Amino acid sequence: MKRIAESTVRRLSAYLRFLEEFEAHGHQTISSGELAAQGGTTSAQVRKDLSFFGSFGKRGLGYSVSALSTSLREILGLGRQWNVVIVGAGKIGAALAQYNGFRDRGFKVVAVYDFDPARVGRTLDGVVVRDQKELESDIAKLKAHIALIAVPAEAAQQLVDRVVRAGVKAILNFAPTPLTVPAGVTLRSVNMALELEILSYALVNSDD
Amino acid sequence: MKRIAESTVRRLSAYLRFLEEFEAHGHQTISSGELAAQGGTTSAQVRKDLSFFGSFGKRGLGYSVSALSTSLREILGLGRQWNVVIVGAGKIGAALAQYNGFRDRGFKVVAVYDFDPARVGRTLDGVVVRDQKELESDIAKLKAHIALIAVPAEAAQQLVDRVVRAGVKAILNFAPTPLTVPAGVTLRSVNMALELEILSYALVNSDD
DNA sequence: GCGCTCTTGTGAATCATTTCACAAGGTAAC
DNA sequence: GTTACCTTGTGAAATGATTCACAAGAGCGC
Ligand SMILES: NC(=O)c1ccc[n+]([C@@H]2O[C@H](COP(=O)([O-])OP(=O)(O)OC[C@H]3O[C@@H](n4cnc5c(N)ncnc54)[C@H](O)[C@@H]3O)[C@@H](O)[C@H]2O)c1
Ligand SMILES: NC(=O)c1ccc[n+]([C@@H]2O[C@H](COP(=O)([O-])OP(=O)(O)OC[C@H]3O[C@@H](n4cnc5c(N)ncnc54)[C@H](O)[C@@H]3O)[C@@H](O)[C@H]2O)c1
Repeated sequence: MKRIAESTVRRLSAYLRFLEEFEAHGHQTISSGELAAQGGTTSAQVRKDLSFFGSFGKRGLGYSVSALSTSLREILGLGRQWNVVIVGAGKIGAALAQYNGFRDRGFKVVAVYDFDPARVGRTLDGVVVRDQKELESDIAKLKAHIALIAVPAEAAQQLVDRVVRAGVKAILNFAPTPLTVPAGVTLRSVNMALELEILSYALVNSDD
Repeated sequence: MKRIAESTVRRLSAYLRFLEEFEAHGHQTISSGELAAQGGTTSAQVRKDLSFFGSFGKRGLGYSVSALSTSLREILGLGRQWNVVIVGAGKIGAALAQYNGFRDRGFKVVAVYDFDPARVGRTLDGVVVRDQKELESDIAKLKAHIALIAVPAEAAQQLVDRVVRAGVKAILNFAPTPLTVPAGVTLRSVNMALELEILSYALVNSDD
């Protein structure tokens, strides 16, 4: 299949969220226009996005909310549980470990790691913080699919290398530093300081 | 001036980070190629990005590390201190309040708000959690420029409306819900569950 | 079955971003 | 000053994403 743009995947994810809301409100069908209004996009964009994956609607009527939800979950790979490990049990790692928003969408935090003896052994929302020495053996045992990197920037690459060697194929990095992964592994980064800098740019250029 | 693409601003921000590292290593000049290698882009992209704002290099030689840093800081509006308020002193709000990565880059957390009496009055890294009732009066008093929204999704829009009414022109939202702001206000969102869903999509489509 | 209305699915057109390619300008050695 | 060598800055080309516009279906009432 043709490569799909990341912007399209983002929007599919957003559509799914709205569909779930619509379903909760008891609606049966929805048009591309209604879906678009919610997500701040256009009906043509919605239809184009979906058309990459097939044809899900009925002309004249729209989309079945439940059928389209199911299809989107399938496309996005959300019909299953993904096991997530968090590396770094500091401020952000702990917040992530206790975040319900992940579990609710099929991402289960199966382990949290740190190397600080003061943190190892503590429990975060039912998950015990383990020693990072056990990272490699655990990842195989726990069948972890995704790793969240929440350690200081200096340690990030080395821990990425370790989780990759242990077989993890998808990584979400929170350290503000560029990282490299081998082909076949997907790496995404959330860089909050960068987000603030974009806001800073917007503030000083709001006059044009 | 012509509108600049967000992707360009992101990269400028990344260039600045590398320049600072280069400066720390004692380098005086840098070429577009060296700058590109660090950021995973191309030399042509670097030069094009910079060309939107002027001409900063010397042909045959490259860019002065310190002069380009200064120019980029100017362009991005980082030559000054931005005052930040955090709304919501829960898990993620507290992590953000204690995050040094902001202060280091000129973003100063001047206040944190919550409505839970159990949290109001506590101190997070030197900043006292205040009652959200004082939001409007404080924002003017503290000259807050940027607000971080770290409350549950249901409360997010209402708090965005309040900080906007109080004069904030830039917002970074962490609640996983779409929000609207009036023209003239910049809103960005960090949606971690969405990032995981993009990873999920990558995992199930890694074979093409 | 027919006509009316509605909405999809999709090529084509437009708009945006990235990459190419090279003239112009600068350094440095001799 | 001249030559050899680099690297920038930038139009033009290529690629990528979004928007347009409309034919093709599908439901519904009569
Ligand atoms: N706190 C935030 O709100 C925030 C926001 C954005 C980004 N970040 C980034 O997230 C990362 C963590 O930030 P934080 O604020 O949670 O810091 P923190 O100091 O609270 O936590 C870091 C944790 O990583 C652990 N650690 C360090 N090296 C390790 C190793 N080699 N193996 C295992 N564990 C190790 C430390 O023991 C500590 O518990 C940093 O890169 C930071 O820049 C933090
Ligand atoms: N914890 C995470 O790692 C994480 C990650 C991504 C996104 N988020 C999002 O960030 C938001 C906060 O998450 P959290 O995990 O910190 O939750 P939390 O429950 O720990 O914190 C929410 C805080 O907001 C406060 N609050 C609620 N309504 C308020 C109001 N009207 N005025 C002022 N304060 C109010 C609560 O008292 C609480 O202290 C949520 O929208 C969540 O989806 C959290």
